[in-house]
Amino acid sequence: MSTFDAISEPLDRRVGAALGRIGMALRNHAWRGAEAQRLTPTQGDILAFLRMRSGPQRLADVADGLAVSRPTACDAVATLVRKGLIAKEKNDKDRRAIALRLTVDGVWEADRIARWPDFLTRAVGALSPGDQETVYRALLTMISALESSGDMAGARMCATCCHFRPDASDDPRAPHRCEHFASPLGDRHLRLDCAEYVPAATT
Amino acid sequence: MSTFDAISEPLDRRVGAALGRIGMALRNHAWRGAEAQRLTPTQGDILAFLRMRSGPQRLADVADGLAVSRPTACDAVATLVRKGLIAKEKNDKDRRAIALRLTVDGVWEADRIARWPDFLTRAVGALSPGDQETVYRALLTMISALESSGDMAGARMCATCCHFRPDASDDPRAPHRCEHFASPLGDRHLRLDCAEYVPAATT
DNA sequence: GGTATTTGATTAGGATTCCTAATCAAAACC
DNA sequence: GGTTTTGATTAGGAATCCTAATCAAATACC
Repeated sequence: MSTFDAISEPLDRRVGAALGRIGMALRNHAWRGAEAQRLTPTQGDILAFLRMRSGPQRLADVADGLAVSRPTACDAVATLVRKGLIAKEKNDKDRRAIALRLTVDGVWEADRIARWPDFLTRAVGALSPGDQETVYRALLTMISALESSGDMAGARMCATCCHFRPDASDDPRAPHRCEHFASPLGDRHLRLDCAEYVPAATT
Repeated sequence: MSTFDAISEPLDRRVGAALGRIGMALRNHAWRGAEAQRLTPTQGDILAFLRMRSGPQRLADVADGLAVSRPTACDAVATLVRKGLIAKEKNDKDRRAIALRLTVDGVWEADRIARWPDFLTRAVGALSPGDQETVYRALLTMISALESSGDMAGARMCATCCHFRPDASDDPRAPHRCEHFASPLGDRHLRLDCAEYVPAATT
């Protein structure tokens, strides 16, 4: 027992503060790179989002995925269309809706900026592999909690996917199982945003 | 060994993505609360920053602490002055500089918004105490790495404080020591932004 | 001392981000 | 058919963010 147990802020609060600090660095870094990248943070996020999803997306999907309002997404999309990185198609079953798709240039740009936040990857590299795994699992747990509390939307995680079978494998290093890939998987393989995601029935 | 070891993105990258996702939720949450709080995210950050530091701060300190440009800090500060939450005093030794200080109302507001991001604290609460400690230590390590790589500034962490003596205590639960508080402390007590911070000589 | 450079803060200018509220058209409902 | 809901956009405005230029005070230099 140390003096600090009495005078410290609660640990959960300090973890939150540390996360906030890293978020600040991320947002700022994105702005600093905006000129070099010719893409502002939100625009980059949209490209990354479309790159991750396989098929064309509606505007509402993008807005929800980035957790911004529809109008905000709308004009960032308009800018990207003007830059020729996104195409707006109108061929859904619903003629009100639009279908957003990356152009060839857009795919190229999305892949380029995916390599951009290496500064953070390097910082993560300062952790031991074991810590990385613990942190990863913890972050997924937190994201899951944020999703159930309604503070985050659009994650396509194993935890809520119909293909996922927790603890269905004998391999101690990969105790779960994904039916889609027909393979065992471990905590370190759990996905945050899987292209093959299909939501499980929410009984 | 699972199929996923071959097809997964590297773990460090995915940790980065997960952190980005949480940062996104944080920024967004701050905007959502802006109307109710009467404070935009940057304004709230400035109040929190001034609350944390003991004495009056210059504009450049604020800008660096928030990792934004001087002009950005300048007009957010101007807005806060207009709202009566900050006072601009001019009594430094340097008459070019300003001394920013919270007003009584500002202190009250700062304390109020400090309780605001409870949604994140709750998500952290979904982790076991042991995981919280591991995550906390890992985040501090990452922030330290970001600081040495020049991607973040202004942290006042134990690691670089002249009062800090790593592994100088016999208590296994609190193996380090802080000379300022004359007390042993453990990893879970390490501070991200300590009011008593004094940078160690950087020999 | 007197000029020249540096430094702290601000202003100027402009693009982007972000919100809510109001619109408009297509779809769905009754 | 008529009403309501829904997807996207427009309108309007405040805040965030940048770089470049400006101004005044402090410092450096001769």
